[in-house]
Amino acid sequence: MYEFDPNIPIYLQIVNGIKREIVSGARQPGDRLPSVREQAESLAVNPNTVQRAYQELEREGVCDTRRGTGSYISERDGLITALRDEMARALRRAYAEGMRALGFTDEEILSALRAELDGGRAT
Amino acid sequence: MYEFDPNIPIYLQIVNGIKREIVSGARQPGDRLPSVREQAESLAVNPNTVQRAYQELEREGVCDTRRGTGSYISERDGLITALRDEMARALRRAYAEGMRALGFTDEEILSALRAELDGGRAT
Amino acid sequence: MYEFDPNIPIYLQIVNGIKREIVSGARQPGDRLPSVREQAESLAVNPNTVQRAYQELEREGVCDTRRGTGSYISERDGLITALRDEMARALRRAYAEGMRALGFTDEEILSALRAELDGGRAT
Amino acid sequence: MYEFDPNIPIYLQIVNGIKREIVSGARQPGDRLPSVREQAESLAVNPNTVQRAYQELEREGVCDTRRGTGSYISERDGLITALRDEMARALRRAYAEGMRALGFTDEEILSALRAELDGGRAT
DNA sequence: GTGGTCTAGACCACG
DNA sequence: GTGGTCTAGACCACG
Repeated sequence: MYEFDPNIPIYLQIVNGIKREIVSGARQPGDRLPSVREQAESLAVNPNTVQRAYQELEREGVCDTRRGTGSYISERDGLITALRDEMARALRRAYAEGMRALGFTDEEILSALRAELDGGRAT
Repeated sequence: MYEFDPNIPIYLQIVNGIKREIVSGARQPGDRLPSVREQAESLAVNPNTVQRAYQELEREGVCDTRRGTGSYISERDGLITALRDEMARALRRAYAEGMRALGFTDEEILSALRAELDGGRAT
Repeated sequence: MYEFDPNIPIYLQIVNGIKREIVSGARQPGDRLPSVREQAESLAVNPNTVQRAYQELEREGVCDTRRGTGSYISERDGLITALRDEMARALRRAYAEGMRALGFTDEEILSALRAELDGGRAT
Repeated sequence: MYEFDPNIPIYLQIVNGIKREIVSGARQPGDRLPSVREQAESLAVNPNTVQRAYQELEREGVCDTRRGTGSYISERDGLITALRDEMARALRRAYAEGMRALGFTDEEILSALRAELDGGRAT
């Protein structure tokens, strides 16, 4: 089951989860998203919260909602690339800037990451 | 001036900012934090919000609050190291896991970071 | 193709469209309306929506529906005049009252309309 | 008391009502709107409906919402003029185009309006 | 006290 | 069955 961070609006966590699924290929352009009610049940949240997430996805041009039919992942050109770049860039900058703000050198920032990637074992 | 992310409680953003300052050496064990009012003014937030941040720092053992005197950064052993490790680890994992969830390979995760660190100039 | 305002029930927009066609003479008393299915196809809406529009037209005495035969524009006396007056009056009042509520003077309300009518070319 | 048209979302009717009040001068740039709760009570609608209206006003740049403080009418340049033009134009076009679609001539469209403006008495 | 988010659930237009 | 709107009301961060 999904775990939500209590300090971030759930609807935004749903938005980001769906974007991630699109980028990773788990969902594809043209695919229909689960109905508001299904999604709400599977995430154990209120339908209104899912609806708000879907509205946000529509506002950002990631999905199209057709009344009575459901929400569909947009088939516009470059959607996946745009999402991937935007999300990767945000992650990368959060890491780089966060580490620099802590006083780490670029070399330390890289080597810490290398260790993390190698040793998924070493939590 | 500070910019706060509207989607994360401000008091938590203040907590993290102070932790960062401790790790980077901008604030040192034994230092007195700005008074609630000063801090509130310089961050342009409500004093209650700062107070809540200071309470959280105290709860986590990062600061000690002495009535009528102010809040002081704890002088307990290993504070800085613990904070640094905890924060670096969180940043690192957010990046590594976030990128993997997007479907990037470890090699891509590393090389994207390298490019980011090199080209800090290029936004 | 028709564009529907998403903030007004589609069946009402269909009702008004047919009334307009009757007033303008595009449809005449005694004429058979397109079948529910034809109309639905040509408007790209669901047959149930068209049916609801036809029911509303019947309820208002604008059409008669005969099972297995179709819907026909009523031949009762004064239909066209009544529709025309009712619709023109609603349009006129919406304009006059709307403009007055915005603080325009009667003279401004008239002159703005004159400019609109003259410059239909200039959007 | 306000009457809402059941065929148009209430939150949009609230949005338009506030825009009208701004254009007519009943509300001025910098003014604080009633709180969500006050407004909800005075309009006899649910606070969520008012909140949605305020969010829409914010999205359109008509208001600024400051958490814990309230919503304020934007002081950006040209707001009133822009709103007035936009609303007047929409009203004008609805009338002109609606009448033309009914088959009225421009002269009839004008004279009907003149009669309406003169004779508030003749409903 | 104020707005932001969320839950719970109703009713409706539409497919 | 599906999304859109709305009500009723809770809880929280913030002022």
